[in-house]
Amino acid sequence: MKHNEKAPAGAMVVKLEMVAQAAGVSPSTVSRILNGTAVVSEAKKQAVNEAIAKLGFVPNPIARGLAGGRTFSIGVITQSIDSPFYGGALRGIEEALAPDGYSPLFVSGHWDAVQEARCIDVLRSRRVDGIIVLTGRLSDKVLKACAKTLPVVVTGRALKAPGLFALNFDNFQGGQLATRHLLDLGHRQIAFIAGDDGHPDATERHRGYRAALEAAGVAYNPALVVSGRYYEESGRLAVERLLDSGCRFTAIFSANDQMAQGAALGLYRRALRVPDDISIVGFDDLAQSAYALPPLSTVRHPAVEMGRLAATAMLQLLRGDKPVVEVPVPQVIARESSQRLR
Amino acid sequence: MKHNEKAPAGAMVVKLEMVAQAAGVSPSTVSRILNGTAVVSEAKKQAVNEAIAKLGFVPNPIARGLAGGRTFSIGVITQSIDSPFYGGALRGIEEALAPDGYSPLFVSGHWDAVQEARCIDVLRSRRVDGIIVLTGRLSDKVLKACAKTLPVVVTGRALKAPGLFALNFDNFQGGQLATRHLLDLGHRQIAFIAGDDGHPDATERHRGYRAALEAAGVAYNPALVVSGRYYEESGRLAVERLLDSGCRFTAIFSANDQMAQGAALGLYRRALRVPDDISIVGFDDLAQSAYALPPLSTVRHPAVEMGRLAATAMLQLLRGDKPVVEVPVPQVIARESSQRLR
DNA sequence: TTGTATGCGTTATCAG
DNA sequence: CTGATAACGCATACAA
Repeated sequence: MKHNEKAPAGAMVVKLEMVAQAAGVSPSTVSRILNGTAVVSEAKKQAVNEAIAKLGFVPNPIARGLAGGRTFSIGVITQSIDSPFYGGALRGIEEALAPDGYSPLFVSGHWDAVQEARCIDVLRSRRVDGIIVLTGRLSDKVLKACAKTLPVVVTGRALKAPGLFALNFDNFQGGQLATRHLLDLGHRQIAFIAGDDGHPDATERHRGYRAALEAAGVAYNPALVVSGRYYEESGRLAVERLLDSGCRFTAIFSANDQMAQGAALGLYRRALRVPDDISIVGFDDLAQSAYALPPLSTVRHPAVEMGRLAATAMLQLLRGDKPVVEVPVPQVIARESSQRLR
Repeated sequence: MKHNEKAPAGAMVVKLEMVAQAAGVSPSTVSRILNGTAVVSEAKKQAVNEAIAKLGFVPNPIARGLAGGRTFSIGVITQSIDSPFYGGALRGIEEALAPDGYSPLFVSGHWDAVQEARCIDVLRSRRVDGIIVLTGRLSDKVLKACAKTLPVVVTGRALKAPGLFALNFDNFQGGQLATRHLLDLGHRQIAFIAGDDGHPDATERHRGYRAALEAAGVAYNPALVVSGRYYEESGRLAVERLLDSGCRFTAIFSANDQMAQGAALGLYRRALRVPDDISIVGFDDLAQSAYALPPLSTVRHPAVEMGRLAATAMLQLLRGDKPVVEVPVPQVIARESSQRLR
């Protein structure tokens, strides 16, 4: 059965014009009331609102988009729609956008600048009112160019440009805190599983690790640094390389929780116990990390909150305001995967 | 800075009309070629395609939606945009829709029939061409009514109606398989952490558990069945209740991986070891479950694949075809959280 | 303050 | 096979 027929008469869609007729005013007046575009007499406003309620009128965003150039939808470029970390951010965005009548349009860039650029095209063709970019690999240049046409909010980098707002989490400090936590527990030989160098946040966490080490008078040892790709498996592989290298270490700081979990499995495979033999600290504080065995010590990176803030900033940009948001600061959550060196 | 100005001249958007002019044909002809609505001479087709390529023309879905009544977007009602299980399904949907030029529009129902109904309104007002409902709490009646206006694909239930296609995973068999796996390992006292009774899939898994037990001549013991709400924490709580009840059991079958992970933590807190003291089998095979400690035995429920199938079915419905899809069968993935009873 | 007329970018319906 | 022309549902100059 095809679905190309118009809706059945019973489910007839009410249009603005019908509201106007029912209220005894012109369509433009109805439109004005809907958008608050101009002052309308209280009497007509009432009549129109009643008509809207009675007829159950819902403005057609499609027509609205064509006519007014606004679609009340915000494009969101995430990297993978099923990422445990970014998933939280998507939820935050969804929550913050809803009260204002905006809908998010999620597209996945898969950590690939080319695909991300294609995402921008898709979003642009769908006439979104703004774009939120969750980290990713797009160059600052592309982002700035994009911001010339549409308001843009981007996370995971520091950047300043007209029409663009960057929401940056302090990954450097986060890296420092995690490392210092291990240092405070008496560890001196701390390995680091780095994220992909393509990520600015990954390099920042790395910098933080190094800075904390040096501040404590511990030499930075490149042999203790291996890089992964932010997935569990790469954490497992990293640990194997570390172990095979013969370098001694008593603790691991992993640039994200997923790799930390993979690292834990790698250790388990070599009959090494966490935290008795090796302490581990992750980064992100995924929901699942509290249920890891042992529960994972980590740096809290509030994804939902970040998403909410990004959306709020976008709403402010749309209103023509300069966004003012307070980015949460990193905080270490000490659970059971890290313990004092014995 | 506001963004209401038209795009700068440089980034001028090419419209269908311009393509027509460049190719020396009428707009209708271009439209026909784009949509394959009618037969067009090969010569003009070439000219038009060249013009499209040269100008980099991209049809405007908004205008398309207004004029043709189709928006090339498919509404997807998921329960929580950051669910580890449904996330995979979203990815599958995204992947399967893309080649045909459709975009998914994700909205979250939060396991609440009222919110889900509101989602339908939002999607309808955005004029989606069809709706995919991932399980949820909507009544069959509402779904059927919805299918009268729009093609609907729903997962997690068996249902037949015109314009509607139900994609049901065999949860009953899955429950059976998991239980039989434990039975085969010699376990006889098998506890079951059930999912919320509101979920049809949860009750099916429960039925499967019971059927497998009885088929093996093991009496179904209600005292060994506790229910959770599909989240980690409820799994932990369930295990505590089980332990506190004093009932003996040597294995646990959890209705999903998330609760299994919570249960594992609960056991850990009581100094019980998995699998040495208690075996655990989950359900879903989340990506993270392969990295749990110990790696979790579970029933594979291929989320990505299910999403892909749902989207494919939707595409077929849209084409006017009767969907034919082969739903994957459950399969137990034996890892290390389950072992032979000693 | 309000109504009229026009346009947004396509598709669909007509003639030809 | 192809080209005019009229919708699609709403917002917005412009006029009143």
